[in-house]
Amino acid sequence: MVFKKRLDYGFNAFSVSNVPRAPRSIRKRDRTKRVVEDGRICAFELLASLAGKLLEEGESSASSNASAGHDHVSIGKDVKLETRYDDKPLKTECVGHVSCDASVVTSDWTTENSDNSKEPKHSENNAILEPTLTKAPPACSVQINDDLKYTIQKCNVGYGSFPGNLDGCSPNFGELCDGISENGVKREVETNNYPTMDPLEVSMTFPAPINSERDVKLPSRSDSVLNASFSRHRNDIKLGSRDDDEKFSRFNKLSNRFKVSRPATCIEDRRIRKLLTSKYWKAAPKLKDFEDSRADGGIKALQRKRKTYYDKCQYDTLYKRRKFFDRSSIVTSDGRIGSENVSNSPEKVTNENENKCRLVAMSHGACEIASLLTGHQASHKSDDSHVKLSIKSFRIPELYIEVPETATVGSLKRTVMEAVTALLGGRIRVGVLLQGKKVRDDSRTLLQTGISSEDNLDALGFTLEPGPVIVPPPICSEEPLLQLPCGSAPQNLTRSLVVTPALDTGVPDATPDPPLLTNSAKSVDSNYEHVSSQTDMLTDQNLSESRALVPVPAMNVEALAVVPVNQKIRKSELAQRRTRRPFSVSEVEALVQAVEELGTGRWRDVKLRAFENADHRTYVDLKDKWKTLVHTAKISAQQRRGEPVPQELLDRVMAAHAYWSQHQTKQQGKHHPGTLRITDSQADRIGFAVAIPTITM
DNA sequence: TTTAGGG
DNA sequence: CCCTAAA
Repeated sequence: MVFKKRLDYGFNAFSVSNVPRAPRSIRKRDRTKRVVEDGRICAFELLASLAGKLLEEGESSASSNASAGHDHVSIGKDVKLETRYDDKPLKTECVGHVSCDASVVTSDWTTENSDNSKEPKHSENNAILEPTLTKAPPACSVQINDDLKYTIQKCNVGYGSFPGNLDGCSPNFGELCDGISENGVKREVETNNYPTMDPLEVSMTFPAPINSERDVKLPSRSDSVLNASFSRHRNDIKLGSRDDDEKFSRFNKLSNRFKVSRPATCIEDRRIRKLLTSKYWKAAPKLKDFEDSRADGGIKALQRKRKTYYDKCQYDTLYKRRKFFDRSSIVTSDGRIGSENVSNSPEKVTNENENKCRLVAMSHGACEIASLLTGHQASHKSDDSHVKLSIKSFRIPELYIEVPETATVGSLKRTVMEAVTALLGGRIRVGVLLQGKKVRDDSRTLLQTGISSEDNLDALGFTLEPGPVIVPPPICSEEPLLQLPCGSAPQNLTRSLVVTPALDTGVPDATPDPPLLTNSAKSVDSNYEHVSSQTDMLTDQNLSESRALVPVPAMNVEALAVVPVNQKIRKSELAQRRTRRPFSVSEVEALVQAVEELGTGRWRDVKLRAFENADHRTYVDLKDKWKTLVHTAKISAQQRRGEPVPQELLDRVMAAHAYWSQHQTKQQGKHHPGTLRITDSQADRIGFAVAIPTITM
């Protein structure tokens, strides 16, 4: 009786917030549009500035400024790329940077699916196509027409002050190679390049000897927009220390206010997520690749939304990665001329260069490249029936690079790097050479082929050659900064190298065995199951550990070596869980306070009121936290985990919960916020707290 | 975009 | 925390 009375009193005392809920309509909207416009405007501005810069630089050599950007520019102008595949020369020559870029950049390219006979089911899912080789140049032109505009934008955005280049990515390379810079500007550049990648791949044509292909349709609009906005956003971002989420958040707030990129990204993200989780997955494994690539954007969006410091980093990494694989003006010729020396290029690629590349790759988490390029070739047979191989180096396709005589060595290196990157980032397959002969029969066992023989192992070689599958740009793993260089490698490897069996028909008799790109001594014929599981493990590990800021244990080489063709690999990648951030007591206090005032149905307002500066706490988070608090308050202290929440707060939680669950949270708007104070420590044992209003206005 | 809930 | 159906 008494209690009840008091309770009632208390409840009544809860005041409904006097803060009227703002009409959602005016809360936050028009961001999306604004964003888009922003991006465009920005792009144009950049373009304009670029043009101006170009003019200025017209006469003076770009030498004075050693910035990669400049170098890049110069190279871009003169680089001629030529691609040849065996007897079929395919070649692309960029005459006009802009135009060329356009062709390359287009992300919208749509190719009609021509022959995907191998995988009928795909046809059903035409909506999402996987990027594949473009058989004919025509596609390019089409795209160009359609997307020239976009391309330009991208160029602007991406390159900022860099005058149009054939390959938008080059600039980055320089930086990458130098390896160190982490500053926002560089990152920005790198990231920006990402969009061009797909197109490039498309434009780069490897007369794929192979069969099944999928045509891809890449939605580019969103990409471009996304990209643009993103890059723009990036301008405002500075990298901070990982732990400074809060600071970071605040910092970002400024830019966030404008929500430049959020809309697009959010949408994208959502869309992607949906795709990812949708049945398409299962229906069309292939799609995954595609989706993954798309996911990049989505993830970005996602992260952006989260606005956490390192989320941004992730973005950066993502873009970087893309950049990495972005190619542009470089063409590779058939596949396999010693990589050690790029014979046709003006200069040889030196070991130094390789090392540099490796460093770069490592620093950016693109270990795969390094792996591919380095390593020994030594191999030996193990005691058991497994053949263990240690690959020291891969031969890579011939690269034909043309650079002006005035180009600097550094620019040359970058160019080469790009070429290599493009190659690696593109569709490549691994070829096996035994005693100089290419082993084409994938169905043969190592034993049958003689690879198991010690004698032959010495004569065993691997090559990288243009493969039939277009590789979606790898999504970079999160927390690049903290992550160990190789942390993301697994993902990349899997992503970039994933080849579905069906597609993996580059070799005459394709077999279930997917081509493996390995940098390790892993036995060549690993079985699928193993592969997939490994991959999954790796992926997960990567995700979780990196998130936790725990250095990803160097994946053992073996693990990395495996290139799974599995489909379930990605799930984890898509939804990168946010790092767990337990609510502190003070946060709980703030939450309780806000809920007491606002009720339990206005989480957005709660967020605004008590966590506006905590970008990592979304209203959904707050709602969830409240849910758990209520639960926590109901269970015994012994059952509670984590940082103990003061009983006083739990009492308030219970009181507020009881009050608001009894009152429609909805009837807000009239009351004043009051301060509730739980004074009764006896009551809580009984299961409810007594709330005594101390202040009622 | 928010809210409300289930997982 | 994530994911989503609803609103």
